[in-house]
Amino acid sequence: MPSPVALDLGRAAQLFHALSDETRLAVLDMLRGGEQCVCDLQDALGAAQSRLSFHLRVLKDAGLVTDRKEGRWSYYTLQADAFGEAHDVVRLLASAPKASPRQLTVFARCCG
Amino acid sequence: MPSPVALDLGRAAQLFHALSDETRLAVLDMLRGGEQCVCDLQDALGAAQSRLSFHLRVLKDAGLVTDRKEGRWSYYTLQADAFGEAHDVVRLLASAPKASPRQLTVFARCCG
DNA sequence: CGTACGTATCAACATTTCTTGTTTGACAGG
DNA sequence: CCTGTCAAACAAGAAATGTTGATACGTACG
Repeated sequence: MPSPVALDLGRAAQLFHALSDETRLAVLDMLRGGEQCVCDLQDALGAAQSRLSFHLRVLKDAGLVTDRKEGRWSYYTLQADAFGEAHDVVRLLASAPKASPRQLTVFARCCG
Repeated sequence: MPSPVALDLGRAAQLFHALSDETRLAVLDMLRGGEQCVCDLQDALGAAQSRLSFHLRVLKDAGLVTDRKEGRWSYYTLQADAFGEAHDVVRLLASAPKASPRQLTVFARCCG
């Protein structure tokens, strides 16, 4: 049984937050093609340097990418593990009920 | 080939944004147990009515839940389709490169 | 060395998102 | 009817997030 039984809300929120911005998603999409340096991303996305840097940091903090320095360039790469986590969370939420909570809602009074 | 080839950034951002908040994740987690009325969620999560209502709307706008009225109660349910979408996006991003973009980065000059 | 480049970081501002309290509308029961 | 309850919507403020321009730091190259 690979996927976690319980949900780490904080971690999940961090992951999804990192994924919740169009610029960042565009970056990730570009990185699918393999490692890229910041300047290429900058060109391709038409984003100001400082803006891109900001978003790259969010992605890195969430563990969705890693960076590597070479000379004066930084290269960023997708980090598959984090996508695995995100994947698991989505599947967990979508999946079968946990401990049956109240199946009796149909005729029961709703509250209190 | 089931999953989409291209990425709708706007839609993906909306989905992940809805998933990026602990309160909303907690709500979704509760709904795994089946349909729940707002008042039960309120009790269980200790969230003020108006706050919960706000988050439920975000989830609904993103298509992650649907609601149903019965008498004066509202019941919310998970909407599996949206989780499928989220799942696909994650898998797409994590998956094999799209059209090979520049495999030649290793010895090529980085930019320009 | 000194200068130019690539990138991260900072500070200030703009924008968005979240919270709290209040109001409103619909329905149910006395 | 009148009153109470459930829940959405609104309004105002608080907090977080994103943007922009400036600065700083390391590295390459003349």
